[in-house]
Amino acid sequence: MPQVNAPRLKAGRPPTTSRAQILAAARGLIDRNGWERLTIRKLAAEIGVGATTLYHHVQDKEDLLFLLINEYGEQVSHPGLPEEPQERVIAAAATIHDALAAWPWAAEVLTTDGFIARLGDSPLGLVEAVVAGAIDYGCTPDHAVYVFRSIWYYTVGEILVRSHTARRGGGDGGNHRGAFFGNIDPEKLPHLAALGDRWAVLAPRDTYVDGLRALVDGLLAQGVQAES
Amino acid sequence: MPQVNAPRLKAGRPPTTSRAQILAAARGLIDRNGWERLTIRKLAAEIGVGATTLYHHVQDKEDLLFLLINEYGEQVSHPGLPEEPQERVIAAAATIHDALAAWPWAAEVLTTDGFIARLGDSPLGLVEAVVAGAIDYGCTPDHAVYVFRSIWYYTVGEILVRSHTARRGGGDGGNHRGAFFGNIDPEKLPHLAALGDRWAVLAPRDTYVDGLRALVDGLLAQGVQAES
DNA sequence: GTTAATTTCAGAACGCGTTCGAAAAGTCGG
DNA sequence: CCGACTTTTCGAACGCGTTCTGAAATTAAC
Repeated sequence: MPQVNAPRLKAGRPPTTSRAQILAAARGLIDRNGWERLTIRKLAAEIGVGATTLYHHVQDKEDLLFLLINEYGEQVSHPGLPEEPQERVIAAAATIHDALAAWPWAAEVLTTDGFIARLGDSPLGLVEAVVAGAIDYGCTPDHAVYVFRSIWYYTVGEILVRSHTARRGGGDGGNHRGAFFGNIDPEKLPHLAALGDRWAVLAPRDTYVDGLRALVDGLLAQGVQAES
Repeated sequence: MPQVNAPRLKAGRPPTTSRAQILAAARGLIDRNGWERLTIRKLAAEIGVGATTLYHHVQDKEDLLFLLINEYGEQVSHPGLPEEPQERVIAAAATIHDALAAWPWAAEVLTTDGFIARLGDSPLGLVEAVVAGAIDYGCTPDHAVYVFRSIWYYTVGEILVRSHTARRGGGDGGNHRGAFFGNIDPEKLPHLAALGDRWAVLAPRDTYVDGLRALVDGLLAQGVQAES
């Protein structure tokens, strides 16, 4: 249980390592090698301490990753969002999308256990904007949860497909399993086979926003309809 | 590279283990202990062979899990789906939802790398139905991908939130991080704080279907609009 | 100045997924 | 019957995240 800003009440062995130092080193390693290759042991070696030392400054590896994500989230600027509720939802979601697209590994981490509960105030500010927009539009609180959840997974899914494609495409160039729908029998599943090429296509941002708009339109309309 | 149905051309040491045997034992362990506690070593011990033996019948652990999912997917019955495109999309998605709800760990596995590409023909049949419905409705192929992707993540997200809540609620009863939005400052993020209770609520199936219908309505309309 | 309390550090070890290399156990051509 | 050949099995080992235990280094109390 590391104290973040404890004013040093009693005493103890003076620390040679700080959480900020760990996070900085982790950021460096991730930028250099990718986040899949970040290991606790290598991170400790990079700083020059034993591996177990890190566990006095960070709860576990997942905690470390979420600290990094929150740091990043604080740098994401929220420009003035539109007043009109529906447009505010769309703008906030698109901002989340752009932030995740710029740092795709954050999206991969965020799909794991407990994902959103670990985000701090700053990243959650955009989530707040989405929910607030839905409620201002007239949705019930219950439905606002669905609005956000649907938007969230739509957005994260977009990023995941994109980064997965980039990795598989750049790595081994497609293994024998075939990328996505590569090995589908066109006679059994004609539509999916026809979609094989398009599935992993890197969608331009505009396409994402178009889909998002459709999604928001439908969800918000359903929300107020349920109220009346 | 294990041969699934090789008619025994040459020769070799006769196998004491079969892939079916491994899958059956894995199913038993998962049913008993949950899929998080399934390890290769314990699985091998259950069968009575060395751990490395399994790697001659299965590519790796993820492969094993996908084999199980495909086995399960083959048991999911597709009742006659409606002819009308929009209703067909909704019915197919709801069938996917129900199957995943009955076996939530499949949803957790499916969110990992490469998820859908590893599904076999039978589970993909429902995906085919979703895409076919969208195309019959008049969507462009490009848009049909978005229709499915959005539905997919909406559905999987639903299941994930549900199973995560069940696990955290049943396990340690909520740790100091707070379940989901428990520790949010109501002054900074009022709407999210108000949603704290509702977030992790187990949504009844009807609520899911309502949200799904809204989503499909919006997405399909957007798809044909883009065409004209 | 000595002792107790407290905090940080790190070596050893555990179980995990996975790989390597060698041994075992069959079939086949001669 | 006998050496190639092939396939399966398995012990040893690697790196991983993480925990345990104890040593090191400081301040507080007497």
